[in-house]
Amino acid sequence: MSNLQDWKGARREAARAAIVAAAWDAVGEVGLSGLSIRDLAKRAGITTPTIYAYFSSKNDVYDAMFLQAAEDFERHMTAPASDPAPERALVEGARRFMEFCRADAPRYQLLFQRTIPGFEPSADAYAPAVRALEVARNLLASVGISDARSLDLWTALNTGLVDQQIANDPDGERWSSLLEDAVAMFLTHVRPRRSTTRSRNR
Amino acid sequence: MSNLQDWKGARREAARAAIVAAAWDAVGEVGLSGLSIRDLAKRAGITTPTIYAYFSSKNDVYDAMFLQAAEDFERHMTAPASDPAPERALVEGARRFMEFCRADAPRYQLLFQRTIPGFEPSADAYAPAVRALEVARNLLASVGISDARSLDLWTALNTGLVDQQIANDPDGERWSSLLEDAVAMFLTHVRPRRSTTRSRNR
DNA sequence: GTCTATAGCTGGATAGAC
DNA sequence: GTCTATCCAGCTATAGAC
Repeated sequence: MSNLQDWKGARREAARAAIVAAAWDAVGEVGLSGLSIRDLAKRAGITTPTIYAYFSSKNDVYDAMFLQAAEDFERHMTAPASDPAPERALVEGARRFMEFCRADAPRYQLLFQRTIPGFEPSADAYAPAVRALEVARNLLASVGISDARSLDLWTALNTGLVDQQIANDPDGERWSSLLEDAVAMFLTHVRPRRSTTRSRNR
Repeated sequence: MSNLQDWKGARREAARAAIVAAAWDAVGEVGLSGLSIRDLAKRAGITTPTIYAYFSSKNDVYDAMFLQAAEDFERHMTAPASDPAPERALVEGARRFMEFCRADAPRYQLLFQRTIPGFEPSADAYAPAVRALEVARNLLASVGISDARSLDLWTALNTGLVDQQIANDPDGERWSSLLEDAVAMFLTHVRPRRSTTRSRNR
């Protein structure tokens, strides 16, 4: 019996995933806030009421998109670093963030800019994004930075570079090429000096 | 005759301004992309067709809002600095940018985030914003920074702080309190060392 | 210029047959 | 679960009287 329920649940999840995939197609063309249920149904090859068999509302569709985006984000950011040296891993983390955001502008808008009136992601959908921020915290800790202000400065620096890149030079490298330089600037500023006494920052 | 035309033109501009003012009221409540001509007319105390006596389309209303916002931005950023010391003026410029953006979230969204599908500001509306960027360029030049990469890093740092502040702590000071620190970080990193020979950077 | 009235459409969401 | 058919609200924009 459990098998049957699993099977039905999997079918349902597959159908939901197909609709969400069509939704990403749609927002890629008409913009994030231009998503409409009718158009979505057409793209998914079904009819309007069928959408409501899988989602309770349009915002529920947005929420499923948010969840998927947040899971992708977590996966993207938690992949093992290619270089074990902490400083290089930090640069790689910043670059990964840039690349993830640039790869899909509507996804970036949904995840990081709050721009759809009336939509707030559910706690479940939000959770993976929170876990991904933990990655940044750990990366910074590995280079000796653990205070909250420095973490905030780090996120500001990263989102600023991404924001300018996407808004003003979506197909170039004008800001992404500054990334290495920006990380160096950040590290020089916030990293505790190599202390003479071993007990510092303990 | 010219007097009559001026008078009529002024009347027309006043009527347009009143509609734009009502539009700012509206977007403050329903969100930038939630603006509707009907609601706007109601708020302005007129009827729908009258809107079209002053604006050719909904995007034309957005364009007038953009122009006004860009003019306000230019005024806000070009006001004389309270402290003539270049470093202090730079910090003040950054703080002005933060305060201007925080003061009105929909205005920030319209001016700096491109989030309304199908709307692009006209060149006329955009011009004041470009002139305001010149202020940043001049401020940086006054502390000896004139390369394009540093200017880009400066804008990224500023927008990043603002973005995080608005998105994640709209009523607090979590990122705006980092501003002074961030400027110090930036200056240490990009400012040419005080050279022993006077001819450097000449 | 401003109104009433409405065209013409598209939106989210649902009823009920199958 | 999926469909046809549809409700009803909202939208942008316009026609035409005054």
